[in-house]
Amino acid sequence: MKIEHLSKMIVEFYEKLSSWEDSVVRDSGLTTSQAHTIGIVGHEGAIKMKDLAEKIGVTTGTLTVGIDRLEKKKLLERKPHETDRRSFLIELTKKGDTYFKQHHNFHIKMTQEIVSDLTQAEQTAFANIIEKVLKKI
Amino acid sequence: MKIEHLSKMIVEFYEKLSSWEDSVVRDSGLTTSQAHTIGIVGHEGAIKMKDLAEKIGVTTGTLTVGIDRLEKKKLLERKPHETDRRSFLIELTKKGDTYFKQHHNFHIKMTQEIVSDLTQAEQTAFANIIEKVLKKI
DNA sequence: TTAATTTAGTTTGATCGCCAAACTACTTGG
DNA sequence: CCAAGTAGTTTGGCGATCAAACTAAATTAA
Repeated sequence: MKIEHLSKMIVEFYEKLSSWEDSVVRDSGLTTSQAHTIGIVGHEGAIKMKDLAEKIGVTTGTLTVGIDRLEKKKLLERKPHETDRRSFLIELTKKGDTYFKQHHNFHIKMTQEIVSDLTQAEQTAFANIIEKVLKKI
Repeated sequence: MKIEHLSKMIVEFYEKLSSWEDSVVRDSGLTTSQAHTIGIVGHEGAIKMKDLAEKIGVTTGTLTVGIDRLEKKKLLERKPHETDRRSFLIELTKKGDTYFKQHHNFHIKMTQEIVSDLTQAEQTAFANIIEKVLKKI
């Protein structure tokens, strides 16, 4: 197995997914950053600003303005933290949850598209290999 | 094969690559957008603004300012087009080419890391499956 | 050939994403 | 109770991006 070839495949695959995701997100009226935030909150459920910023990989300053915008769009909201008055819990609104579910559906559709030419055996092998890779990295 | 599971694997794999690439690029002192531009010019060789903008997926207006910045950093340069005086060819400088080669090396290293726990047979299967997928999408 | 149209690239004004650093309000540990 | 630490906000600055208006050059049509 030539590593160069495998590298090329992975990079091309990555770039294809990237432009796919980008165009779908843009069409939905959000930025990729906003969709990413919705995605994390959707997966995690109620989450503190601090933890969310860490998950996304931005500073809390950056997150503050990002959450401001998403709140203005009624996609999520700040809820006061029960025991720590400095803190907020970020939660999806109904609208945000709908967006999240739609985007999840898109991923399923995309996956179906991706594997549609693979045999059942290849699909299983693909999943198993990626799973193994993910454990490593 | 449950498509949900495969979708989850692909998404997680994508996100892992994404944050990996991002952190490496940031450490190098460029933005991801700049690194992407360098990558394309490195692969394509001399290329017109118009075509480059299309490849990247931005407007020519966006590209103009992006190329201004990369030119200021001495990573690439505008060369006059031989036959069309409206047009420019964008080319990497020596410094830009060095960056490009380093980044290519990073991809190789990353790939080695990714597949390091896979058997030879799995590595080959992985490459073949992605190749098949890429032909489809 | 001249005039009209199209094309390549630039400029401008606006919004968003991002960081670092200063700041406010609250919590915690001594 | 007070000093130190923590959660989140604000601000100033830069980069990415778009749409739309603009310039200069090439192409097409008359």
